[in-house]
Amino acid sequence: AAAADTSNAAAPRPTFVNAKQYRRILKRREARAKLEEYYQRKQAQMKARNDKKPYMHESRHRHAMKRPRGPGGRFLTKAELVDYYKDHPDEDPSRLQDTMGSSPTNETA
Amino acid sequence: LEEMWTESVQNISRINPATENWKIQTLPLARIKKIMKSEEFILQELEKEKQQKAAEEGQPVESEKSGVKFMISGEAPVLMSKACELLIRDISFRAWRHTERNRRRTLQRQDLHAAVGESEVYDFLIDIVPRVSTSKSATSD
Amino acid sequence: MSDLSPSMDDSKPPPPGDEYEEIREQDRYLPIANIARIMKNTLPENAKIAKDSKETVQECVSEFISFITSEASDKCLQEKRKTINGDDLLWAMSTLGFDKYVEPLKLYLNKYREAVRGDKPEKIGGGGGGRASHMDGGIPPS
DNA sequence: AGGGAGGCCGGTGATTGGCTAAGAA
DNA sequence: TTCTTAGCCAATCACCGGCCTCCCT
Repeated sequence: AAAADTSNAAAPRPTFVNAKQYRRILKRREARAKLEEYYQRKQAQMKARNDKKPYMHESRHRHAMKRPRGPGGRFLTKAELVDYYKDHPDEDPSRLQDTMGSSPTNETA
Repeated sequence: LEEMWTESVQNISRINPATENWKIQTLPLARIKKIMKSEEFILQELEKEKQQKAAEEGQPVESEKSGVKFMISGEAPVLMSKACELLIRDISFRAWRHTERNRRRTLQRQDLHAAVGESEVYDFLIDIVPRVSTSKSATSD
Repeated sequence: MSDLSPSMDDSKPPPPGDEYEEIREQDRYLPIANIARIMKNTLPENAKIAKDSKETVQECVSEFISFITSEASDKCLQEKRKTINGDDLLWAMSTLGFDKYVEPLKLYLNKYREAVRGDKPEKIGGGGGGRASHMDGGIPPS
């Protein structure tokens, strides 16, 4: 007795669902359709949902691309980074700027 | 499967309200609240459209409240967060049984489809996760 | 330094004059890392999870939230209340057939309420320290 | 008087890609 | 067997939670 029809025109055979959820499922369908319409209006075209960006944030993408990686493609561990910066001192963020009268004091041991 | 649920209940039972750290391992409450509020946004858009349609047909624009804003109590996202966790655990576990049945080690989309299809509790996902094949039976709950 | 920005970022949404309500794409779903973590903790140690499985669960969770909230908000509207509380959500879940969820969550809710009650600085008699007022970014009145 | 919206702020964990073993097919 | 793909690593920064005040009931 727990069955109700939610089929739209596309379904040749009716689909039966939980009777407790039937009405709410229909309401949610309406709501989602409305939301999608809203998104299309907001994003102009949205290229029919096909322009899936591989990432969400440009800055985080650049960050990931810039980070030093080991031979296995992994991000370097802290220890590995120490060695890496020995060979690439220009990329060391800790000595990013010494334009002014930088005193070449030995850093914290 | 039942073990998973009893384990979840036991984990909740073990909580001591005084000492429990309520911020650990919870989904971001702010994000949950945003999703809940987006429901309200839909409601407003729907009603706006309804009023427009009524106005175009020359109907007397009987004034329902324009601002149908509802509010979300502070405890609601917390409760919802736990509910989501239970949902994820239940669906994942059900799906994993299908993964094992097919002798795989990677849980993939079709397993979720099968899991959702096996219980009518998840009928509400019918548009998100298309119904598995053409079959009716199997309500194993 | 000539590299500057590699490309002009056209992802700035310039409002054409129309009022823009904001619901961003990323706000529709919970963070995928959190979803994946919960799945991982549920499954056996050696289990792997396909990427689109995570994304699917992510969508399911968002639909779940909206599904429950929709039912609860209808009830509140009907009863002419403006605030959805925990009991409304539990009622909605029960109505929609999530019977297995209700009892554990009732327990959870009660524990949470107890914790909040206990955490709050009790209002003991007397007291009365004025709180310093501090406006945000605004400039204090001259 | 209670409690939620909304805004600001500071701390922080989600986001993120190259390589390769794991495993789907 | 061949070929697809998920886990692995951790630093930045968008976002979350915890405050505040204001407002409605």
